[in-house]
Amino acid sequence: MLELISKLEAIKMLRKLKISPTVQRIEIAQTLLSKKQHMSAEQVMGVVNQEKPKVSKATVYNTLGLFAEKGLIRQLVIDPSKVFYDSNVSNHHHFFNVDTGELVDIGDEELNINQLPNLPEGTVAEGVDIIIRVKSR
Amino acid sequence: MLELISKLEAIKMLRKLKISPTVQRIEIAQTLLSKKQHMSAEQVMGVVNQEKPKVSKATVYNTLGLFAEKGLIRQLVIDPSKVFYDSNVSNHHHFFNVDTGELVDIGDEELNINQLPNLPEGTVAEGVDIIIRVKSR
DNA sequence: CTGCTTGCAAAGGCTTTGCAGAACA
DNA sequence: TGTTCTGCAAAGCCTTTGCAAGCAG
Repeated sequence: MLELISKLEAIKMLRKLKISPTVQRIEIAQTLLSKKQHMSAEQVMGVVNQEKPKVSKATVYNTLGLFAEKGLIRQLVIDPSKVFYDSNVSNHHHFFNVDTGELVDIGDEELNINQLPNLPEGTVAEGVDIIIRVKSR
Repeated sequence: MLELISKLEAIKMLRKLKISPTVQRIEIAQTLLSKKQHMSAEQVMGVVNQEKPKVSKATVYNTLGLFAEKGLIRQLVIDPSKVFYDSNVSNHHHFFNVDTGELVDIGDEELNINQLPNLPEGTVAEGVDIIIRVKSR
């Protein structure tokens, strides 16, 4: 069984980002933020409502979108229909196994873009997404 | 007006990858491969059928998928609903301006991952996708 | 000829939205 | 009591598919 963070911890994290902590948001936060992991909206849906219906599909989508927008989680786009939400928002990148669909973190020490290329005129960096696609040997 | 590659050049490129050169595929190849560029399926659709209907939507999608699969072009996934096809298949990465939706190449000399991190056990690298999100200042 | 390709429209998967009721401050 | 959220179902968007007709080799 997964060790969840407490309700109070979840509430604290939400408040810190000025997200009002409703029952549903707390549920989702507890599920997703309990450890560093990547989950799809569908997976969140499944886990949250495992025992009994707690959060509707619309709310799961809207909440994940809200969390990502507020910077509580990070959205990872692997493929048009493979979107994951990463509870680890620190600077890191990913391996994606195209055969298994597995998503694995690349350690910050292992791959770190410390010198960005020259950005296009009149722009500032917002984020660097690196996905290394691998396949099973 | 865009300078297109000739029909014969297009056919040669298709044959090289064992893609049988039908009228529609030649149209799309001429449109997309005439220069290094990024186009969405919708854009390809628009350009190809600018004057008169030449290729159906289904065929545009299927053909782009085929080309990508054969390695004639490269699929770039920016966002769940922002897929582009890149006529430049050489090793390079991209800036994506989240404000303008603009996609710009990063020169190979500017950003080159020459040392991959240690791959997960039992996997081999398939591709490295780097997208640096920027916003207008 | 025989299989591959196309186009149309319908189906699909995932996500967002409109809106009424519920919860919150 | 006014505002914010939720849930449901419907709508939306992009893409794929089924199938009959049309081509390529």
